[in-house]
Amino acid sequence: MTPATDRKQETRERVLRAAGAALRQHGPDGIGIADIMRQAGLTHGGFYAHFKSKDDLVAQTLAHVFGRMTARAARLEQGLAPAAALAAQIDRYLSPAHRDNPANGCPLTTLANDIARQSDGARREFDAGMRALVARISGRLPGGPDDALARALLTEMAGAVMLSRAVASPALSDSILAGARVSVRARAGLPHLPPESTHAR
Amino acid sequence: MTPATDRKQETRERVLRAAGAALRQHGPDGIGIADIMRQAGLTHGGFYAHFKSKDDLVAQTLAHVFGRMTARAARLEQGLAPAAALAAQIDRYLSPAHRDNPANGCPLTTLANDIARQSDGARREFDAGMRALVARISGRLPGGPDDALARALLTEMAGAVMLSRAVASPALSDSILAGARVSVRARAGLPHLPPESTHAR
DNA sequence: TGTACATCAGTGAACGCGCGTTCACTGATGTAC
DNA sequence: TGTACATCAGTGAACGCGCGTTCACTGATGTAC
Repeated sequence: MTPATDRKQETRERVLRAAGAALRQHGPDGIGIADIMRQAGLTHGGFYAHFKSKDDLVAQTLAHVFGRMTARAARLEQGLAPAAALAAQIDRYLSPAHRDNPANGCPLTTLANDIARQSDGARREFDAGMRALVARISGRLPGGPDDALARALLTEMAGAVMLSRAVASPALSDSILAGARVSVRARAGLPHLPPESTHAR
Repeated sequence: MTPATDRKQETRERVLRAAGAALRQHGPDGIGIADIMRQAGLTHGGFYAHFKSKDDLVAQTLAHVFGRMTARAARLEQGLAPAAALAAQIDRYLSPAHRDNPANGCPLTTLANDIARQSDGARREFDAGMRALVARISGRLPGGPDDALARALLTEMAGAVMLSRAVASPALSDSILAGARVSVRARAGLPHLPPESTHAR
C-alpha cells in the first residue's frame, strides 16, 4: 500500500504548496478551496479526502510553510559562522525582495493579524513557528543566546515588513525597511551594514 | 438645509463607529454591510446613500478611527510633560488591555496585513495615520525629534501587539508585550518602568 | 399662516454570484486466491 | 500468471447560505409662493 500512500502524500504536498502561496497572498478569507485545488491540478470535491475543513487546511498550511522556511533558512546559512548567518537572515528578512513577495514570505509578516482571528489550531502552529524563529536567532547572537532579545528583534523585523507592505508611499515603505535593518543589526550586536548591501535589491 | 445635513452626518458617524469596531475585530473580509448597518440601527439598503462601496467604507472608516485615536491620545497626555506623555502612550500601547481589545485598538496592530491587500484609498489612509503617530512620538523623544527612531519604536510596538495577539500561549504573549515595554522605553531614552506598572493590568 | 411641491435619507425585496461542504459515482491500483 | 474483488483518491453535480449591490418605494423635512 506504500506506493498509493506515496501518491496521496504527493498530492497533499501539491495542495499545501498552492495553499501556502495563496494563503500568504490573500489571507484566510481571501482564498477559496476550489481555486487552490485547481492550482494543484484537481477538482474541489477531492479536497475532503485530505483535510477535515478549511480551518484544518489553514492550520496545516501554516505548519507546512514554517517547515519549508526552516529548510530554506538552513540552506542560506550553509558554511557561515553564527554571526554571519544571523546577519544574512536579518538582511534577507528586511529586504525589498521579501516585502514585494508576500506569497513566499514569512507567515509572521503576511498573516499575523489574520491568525489572531483564526481557530486554535492555526494559532498553535503560528506559536510553534514563532518559537522556532526565536530559537534560531537567539542561538546565533554574538553575545550568546538571549531569547528575550531574539523575541524583540523578531518583533521589530516582522513589524517592519508588515508596515512596509501596508503603507501607500514607496519612500515611507523603504525607510521603514532600511531603518529596521540598521536598528536590528545594531541591537543584535552585529557590525553595521557594508555600503553595497544598503542598495541590494 | 443644515438641520437635515446634520442628521445625515450623525447617521454617518453612527455607521462609521460601528464599522470601526467591526473592521478592527474581524478584518475587511470579516465584516458585512448588513451587519454594520443593523448595528447602526438602519437597514442595509441605506448604505449607499453614505458610501460608494464597501472599499470606500473601509477607507473612510480607517480615517475616522485614526481621528478618534488622535483625540484619545491628546486626552491621555493632558497635563503631562513630553517625556511623561510618551511614556504613558508606550505603556498603554503595550498593555494587555490594548492587546485584549482589538475592536478599540490601533489600526496598525489590527489591520496591517489586511491593508496590504486593500485598495489604494485604504492604504493612503493607513499611511497618513502612521505618519501622524510617528510625528507624535518623534516630537516627544527626550533626545529631541528623531523621525527614524520614532518609526523604529512604532514598528516594534505595533509588531509586538500583533504577535502577542496571534500567538496561542498566554505566557509567550505576555512575554512579547513585557519585553517590548522594556525595550521600547530604553530605546526611547526613558527611565525604566516603575515596578508597579510592570504588573499593571 | 397655509398649501403644494421637491428632495432625499432610509426601507426592504430582489439580483447574481461565489463560497464551503456533501455525496453518489468512477476507475485506477493493490490484494487474495 | 491470471482472474475476481475491495479500496479509496479524485470527479462533478448539487445544496444552502450570505454576500455586495441595485432599485422602486415611502414618508418626513424643507422650500416656494
